[in-house]
Amino acid sequence: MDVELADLEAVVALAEALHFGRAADRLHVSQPALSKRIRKLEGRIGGPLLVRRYRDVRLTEAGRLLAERGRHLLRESEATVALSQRAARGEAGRLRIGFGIASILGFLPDVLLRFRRSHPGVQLHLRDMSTPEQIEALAAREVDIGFVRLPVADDRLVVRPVLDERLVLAIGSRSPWNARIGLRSVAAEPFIIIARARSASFYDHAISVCAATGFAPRIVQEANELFTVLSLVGAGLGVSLVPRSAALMHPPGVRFRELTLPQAAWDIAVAWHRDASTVPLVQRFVEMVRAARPPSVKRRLAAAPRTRSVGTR
Amino acid sequence: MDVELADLEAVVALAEALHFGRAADRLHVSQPALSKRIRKLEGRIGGPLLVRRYRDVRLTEAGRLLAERGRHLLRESEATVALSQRAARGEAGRLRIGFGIASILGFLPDVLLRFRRSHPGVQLHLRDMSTPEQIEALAAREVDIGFVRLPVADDRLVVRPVLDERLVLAIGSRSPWNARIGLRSVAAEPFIIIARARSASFYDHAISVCAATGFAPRIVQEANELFTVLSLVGAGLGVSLVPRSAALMHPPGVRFRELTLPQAAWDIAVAWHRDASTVPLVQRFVEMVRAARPPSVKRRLAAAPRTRSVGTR
DNA sequence: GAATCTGATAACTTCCGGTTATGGATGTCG
DNA sequence: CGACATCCATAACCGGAAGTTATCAGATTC
Repeated sequence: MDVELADLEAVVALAEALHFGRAADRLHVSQPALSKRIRKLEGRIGGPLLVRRYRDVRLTEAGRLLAERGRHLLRESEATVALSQRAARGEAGRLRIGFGIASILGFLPDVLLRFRRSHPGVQLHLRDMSTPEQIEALAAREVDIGFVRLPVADDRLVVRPVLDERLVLAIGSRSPWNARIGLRSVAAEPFIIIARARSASFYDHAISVCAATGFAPRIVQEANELFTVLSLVGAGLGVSLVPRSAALMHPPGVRFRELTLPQAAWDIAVAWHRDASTVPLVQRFVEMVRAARPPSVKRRLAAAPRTRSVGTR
Repeated sequence: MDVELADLEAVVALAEALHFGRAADRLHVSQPALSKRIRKLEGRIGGPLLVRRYRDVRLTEAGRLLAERGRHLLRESEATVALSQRAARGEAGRLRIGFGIASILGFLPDVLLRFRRSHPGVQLHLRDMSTPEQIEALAAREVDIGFVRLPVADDRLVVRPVLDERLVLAIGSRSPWNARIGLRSVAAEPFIIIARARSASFYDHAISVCAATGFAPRIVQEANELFTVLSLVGAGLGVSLVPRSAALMHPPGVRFRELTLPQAAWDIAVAWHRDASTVPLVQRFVEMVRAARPPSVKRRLAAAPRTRSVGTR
């Protein structure tokens, strides 16, 4: 039907001026140009948009409706273009972020908060996914950024380590405690663990760390949230293996103990699609993640109040 | 900024095909034309809308947003044009109708119902106004159609009589009743009347009819609705003067009596602005009013069940 | 390296939408 | 009542935006 925004602008200007000469001025065209445009538009609409009489131009119903809704359409289209322009500058748009159980506890919330502040026009979509799921989703461009567990070998992706996460032992503070206590010494204790359905890779990793130490844990309880696991440990129901940054939650009645075992490593990296390296939003987000890379978690733990003294009783 | 609907169409087509050649086909233009259009548009947006690689065209965030909201805008604009076209054919739009207390009772509801059925796209705006208010509003084009009391002398308007309404006497059925009873014989009765605030012209008219008969009514009660007036009459609280078509409501316990007095006339006409004679909606509505002009109210009353026998006790 | 796919570029053309000049209908005013 | 003013329509003309066809160039496949 070939009605263009310029036509709507013409009708709107005319609806406001009700005068071809003045409306034409406002549109920065000559009066005959406006007349011709309107006449052509009237042909497409199939009837007059205005009745012209000497010193008395007024809208018909067709013209009134076109002007009324045209005004709205013009505003909308202008806003759309502006939005697209902001997106081109990396100030608007959508950023889909995958993350796993370990990254959520650490610095991610902080980074998200700061990114949202500095990019208020950007929608952040967060999806809780395992590392293999993230790799697939990144490759398929279903997410833009991932927080994956190393090692990752996929040459479609760019991967940059950001956090030296590890598994640590969590023990209730009523348990016997001394500097020498290790994973082997709690082999016989009841074991609490995150549910496998919640994070298969974490679950399997914890089991394999036990296996490397030479025992199979006696699992008495699974929980869907890390916070629940820690509460159960704090209540003295058993021991657990958790990501080191869980200590940042300062769960009452829980002590943490580093594992020397190399298998306890759980290094986190930020990853994105190779082709997305020039996408402004991805660049900006990754910059922010790497700039915000926290001081080593070990140091942060040392600076935190000692959890040991915060018993439940 | 000069982004046109054709540009949005191009982006939308490209977003769906993700292939310049096929998208160009869909738009019925050659591939270079589409490429040029997009390149130009990218200049206005200030960044790429698509990344082109061999056999792999995909949208950027700017492009995705433009296509997504563009789709919506295109639908809207198409609907707007369609609406305007229907308005040009008299199938859509707005019709503002003024009416007074007398016309609302008669055939107006019926006409409105039928008009709404035959013109489902037309919004009817009804405004309750006195005849002088209607004349002003019609002249100022604040309403499109009026139902006014004759005579009207205003050469800006076209006026066509549609209804020979009159005032009739309403008496409670318990009152003494015989064929000879007239307005003069109830001069001493308590008088109920529509509130002057509700319809000054009707009130004044009723008073002047009494004056012409040679008495001033002893008003004991005013009411804002005709229905209330009739209920009070039916309950035996007094007599009243009402428009003849009020009898069509068949209020219980009320009898009606024609007045021979010429001053009791209250002729209703449909009126519109002289310049609006060619407006499709006005034409159609007036046609329908005049075609639907009811058989004389007198005859309709005769056909109705006798109200006399429907007493309250 | 030949063939194919696909978007970009170049050269040319068409015609839409602009311009200026003027006409003609309808008021106003001396 | 005739001269003048207002204001939209029409006519004639013009330039450039956007289309066309032909061709190029990079990527990939075999």
